Amino acid sequence: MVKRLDYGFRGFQVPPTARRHRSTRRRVPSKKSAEDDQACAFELLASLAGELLQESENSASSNASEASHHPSCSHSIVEKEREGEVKPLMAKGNHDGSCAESILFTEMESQKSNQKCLEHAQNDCIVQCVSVNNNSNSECWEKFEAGLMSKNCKCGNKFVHHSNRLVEIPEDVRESSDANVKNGFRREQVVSNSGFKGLPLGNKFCLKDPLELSANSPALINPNSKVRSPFCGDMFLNASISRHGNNNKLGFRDDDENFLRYKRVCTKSKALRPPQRVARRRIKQLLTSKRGKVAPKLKDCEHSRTEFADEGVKPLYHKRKACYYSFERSRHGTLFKRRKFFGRSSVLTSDGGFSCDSVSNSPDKGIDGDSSNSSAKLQASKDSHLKFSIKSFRIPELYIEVPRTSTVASLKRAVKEAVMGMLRGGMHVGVLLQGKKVRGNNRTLGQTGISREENLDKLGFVLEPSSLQASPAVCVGEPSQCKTPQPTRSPEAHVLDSGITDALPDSPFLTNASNLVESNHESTSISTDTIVDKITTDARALVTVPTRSTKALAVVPASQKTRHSELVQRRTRRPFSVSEVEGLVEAVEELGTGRWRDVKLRAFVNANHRTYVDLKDKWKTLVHTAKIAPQQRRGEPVPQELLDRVLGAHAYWSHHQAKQHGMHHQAGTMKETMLIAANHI
DNA sequence: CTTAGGG
DNA sequence: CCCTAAG
Repeated sequence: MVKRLDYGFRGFQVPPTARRHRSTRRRVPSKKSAEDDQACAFELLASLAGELLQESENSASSNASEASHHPSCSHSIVEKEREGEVKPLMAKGNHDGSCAESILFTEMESQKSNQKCLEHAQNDCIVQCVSVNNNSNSECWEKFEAGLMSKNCKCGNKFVHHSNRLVEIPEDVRESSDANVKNGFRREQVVSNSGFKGLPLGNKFCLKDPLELSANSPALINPNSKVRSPFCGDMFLNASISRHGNNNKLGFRDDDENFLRYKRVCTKSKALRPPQRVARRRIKQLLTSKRGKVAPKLKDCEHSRTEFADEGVKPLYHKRKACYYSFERSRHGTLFKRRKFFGRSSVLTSDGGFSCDSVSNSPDKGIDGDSSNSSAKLQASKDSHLKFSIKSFRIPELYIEVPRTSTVASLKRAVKEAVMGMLRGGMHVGVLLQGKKVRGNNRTLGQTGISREENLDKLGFVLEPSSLQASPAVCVGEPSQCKTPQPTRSPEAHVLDSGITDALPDSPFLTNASNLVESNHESTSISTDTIVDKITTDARALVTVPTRSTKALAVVPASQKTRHSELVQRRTRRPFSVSEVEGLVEAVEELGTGRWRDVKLRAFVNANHRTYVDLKDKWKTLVHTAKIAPQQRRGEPVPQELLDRVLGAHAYWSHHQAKQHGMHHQAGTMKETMLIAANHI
């Protein structure tokens, strides 16, 4: 059920915002000049990323010399700018709140304040953030624009932009060798819809599987990040995800200060172009349309998410009266489907809702006895990161009712269904500190006290069903005992299904807590740390299911007799009885094989569990059955006589499709024809 | 929603 | 039975 989530928001088509004129952009009033610098640095970096993409494209077509001279790069960049195709994003004025920016911004916070220049190194995708004396940002920028930077920049921190990752490269790692590839990069044309894997930016570098990278890196979860939510997601997000250390590094780095190495790739494959374009566009979009405040808050991200989520959302589809809904495959590749359950177990939450007090996170070491629902352990590392180890969540209380005669399997299923149903309903994650709920999603962990040493062991997370109506009721026993479920969905469910839910600003999943979890999730991939690994495992499950399922959750009031929860299980199999077959055959003989709805109406009006699709399918199998040797048939044997009729009707209607229209009500037509045919024989 | 087909 | 593209 829980599949890996791919945060590949293909719908990220954020309309780019018009950039301010550079002159305007330049004077971005900022409270802190330092921040300004950072912002600038960030933007430079970002813009470079875009430039690089563009540049690489150019290089591809023009055998630009890749060697020792940077000029080519700078030049191209400059040119681009001139053409207006690509403009430096640098002075993009106020950061009005884009996730991307915020992320980077944050990332850059501790960066050396003097990163003044960004260098586009040769033809590899490396951007160097150089610390140059006392140049001001503007100066640097100007240099940059003038294409003069490259040479002046002493190597500082390099940022390799690959796909959606920005990797920091240590100063001492200037050039790469193939040998370095194994250390984290590999050339690849990325892709995957997964945000994690990287957007199809097609740049030249690609971080290896995050897991590989994390081999030596204790993944640190940075709870401070407000922009970690995958929903904000895109390249920058990923970059931040991989952040380690002091919260001011952009990219991956292992603990030992052994930065990831990179491989320089000069070859520009044409094949990479399209992705590059995409990448560029995304970069631009992110940078231009997602401006946020300097210190964007979660909300911003949420909104951003909204924008993103819009696209690609397909209208829901109601299946016939019946009983199940199908959900489109999510962009994440995870398919969630719901069906009406005709099962036999009944699951209800105690009060029609779910208790909210029950989640627990188990700390990798014990928990404090204080918070009953806290088994989360938080530990502060030397740096500013906080690690959250959430081993498990206790699900809210559920009531499951099954007949004594139920099998163990059915009980298991009932439990599973209850749980799944609950999850599908969507979950809110609450953060508890000493048993008390932490309010204020936009507050930092520091502000809430969560990061305080003395509170590290008093932290807990709770899962709260997002909907009171979410309690699923599973009816165990004969379907007839259960009211026929109504295929109706609440508006909410609909929204959820559409996938827009994720984007809802108020979505419970967008709480800080949620993000924390997400963070864990993301961190997972870059960590091999056992603890973290576990965390992630749990976190992932929690995040994944709820997130996706949010959409899937049909809000089903347990107390309402008319509704049943939809389960993920397939409908229970209900072999057609001979009499049903007979009725079907008869109806088909009369109506033909293209009017299943009519067939149902005629012969299965009261059989709510038989949809016209079922009838159609049954007919299909009947035809098949009739054609095969009796020994090969399985299940309850169907009288040969019926099978013969099936064959006859099948043959007849196969040749009279054209006539079906006008013969609908001419009962006997087929029979007569068959009779005639029979007589001939 | 229905059909028609493939899975 | 499920899932879906088409209509």
